[in-house]
Amino acid sequence: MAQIATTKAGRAPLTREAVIHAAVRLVDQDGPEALSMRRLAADLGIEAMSLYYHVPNKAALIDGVAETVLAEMDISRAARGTWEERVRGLARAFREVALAHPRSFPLVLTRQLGSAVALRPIEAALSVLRDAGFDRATAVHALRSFVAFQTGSLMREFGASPALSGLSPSGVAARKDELERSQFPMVVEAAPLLAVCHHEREYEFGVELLIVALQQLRGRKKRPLKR
Amino acid sequence: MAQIATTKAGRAPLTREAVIHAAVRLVDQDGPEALSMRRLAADLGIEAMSLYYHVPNKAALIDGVAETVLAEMDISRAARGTWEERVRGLARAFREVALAHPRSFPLVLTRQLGSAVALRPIEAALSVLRDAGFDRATAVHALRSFVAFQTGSLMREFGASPALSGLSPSGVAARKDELERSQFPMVVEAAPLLAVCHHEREYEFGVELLIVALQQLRGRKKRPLKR
DNA sequence: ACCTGAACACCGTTCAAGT
DNA sequence: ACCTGAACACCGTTCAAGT
Repeated sequence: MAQIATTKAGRAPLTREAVIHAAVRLVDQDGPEALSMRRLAADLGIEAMSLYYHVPNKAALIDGVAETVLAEMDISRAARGTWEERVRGLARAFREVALAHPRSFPLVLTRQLGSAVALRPIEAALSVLRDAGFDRATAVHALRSFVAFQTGSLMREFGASPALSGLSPSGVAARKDELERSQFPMVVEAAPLLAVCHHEREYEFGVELLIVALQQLRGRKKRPLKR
Repeated sequence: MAQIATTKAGRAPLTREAVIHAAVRLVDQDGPEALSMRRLAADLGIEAMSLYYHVPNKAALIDGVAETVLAEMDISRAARGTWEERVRGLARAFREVALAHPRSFPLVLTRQLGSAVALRPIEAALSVLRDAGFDRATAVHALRSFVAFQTGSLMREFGASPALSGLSPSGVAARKDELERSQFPMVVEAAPLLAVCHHEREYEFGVELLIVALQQLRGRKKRPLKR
């Protein structure tokens, strides 16, 4: 009878996709620092060296994880509505992938992805901005500003967190003693606000800031941003 | 004759500061991936285990590197001028530290720093925004948007580069074959622009966007950002 | 075609011990 | 007070070899 080829061990032979999906599961569960060739191989019931048959090295494996996660982004949310609504839709779609993969998402943010899966959201964003009436160059600059803002925001929220921000409650409110505080009156004044970070609200605040700025840009039509 | 105490090896005993400075030099020269306890010890002419007398573990060492680099930021550039000029001054001061330490700066961007050295630029930024007339909450939100944008921008420029952007010349212009391109007409149209990224200009473009948005916010005085 | 064993050159960290 | 040797439990990767 016709049957899928099996290995001596009695399981279907591995594919690149199966390897990468196992890696996504591993990182989603235990974080990026837990991803090692040896641990991943153990999860798959093979030896570490066998992975090199399916993947050239660890870097390529990580790129595969990042691409698999990013591929889940729901681009369709940028399809309808005013250009402002479409921009918000894209921004939220990006953050929702992050929420679905909080442990893996830092890999999306720190890898330079060149494949089609990375081009898809770029295509969507450029469509929105061009439809809004921005010229090619402005659309690209605006896109890069959005990407930078989103990258920084989601890094703060999900991973390798950026400096100068998201000071945890223990960070400012509790940990600093009074003497040190007196050196930073503004920080002391804002301490209760700095101590908590409502990530979704901060994200949406920033997105609205950028949208307001683009509305201004559009108003001034041909005139460039003042230096 | 009075003399500084020396070790059997004939050098002055190490301090935490000397260890961290050596680490900064190491990372500035060979990048963060080259920083290992064993390599750093070798640079210092001691054994790896001796480092643990001065520093509790590698994470603390890296935090020390990040803080040392960030401490170089020239806050004084936010002291004079209109609030817009002061915001630009701070943004440039931050990027200039990055330019001075291109290999080390990703560590500043990916570590959560809680010490006074991290509070100094926050204090400066809050001063500018409060002087500009923003209330406490708005100042904190605006600061977080700026930090997110700067983090993402400088990650793209100097390190672990974010997805969806900075597609290198080889990334879009050259590497994609024609067939794949036709799936992404906007990307094809903008390919020459996507292929190059003038980091300083992109950074300043984004800073101006955020400033324009804040000017709008100030104009609408008491009215909140529309959702 | 797919997988493995042995080996190489690394890691961070602990701990008891040296001076 | 400051440093070390030996050891433990890991890494990624190569390469010749197995089925």
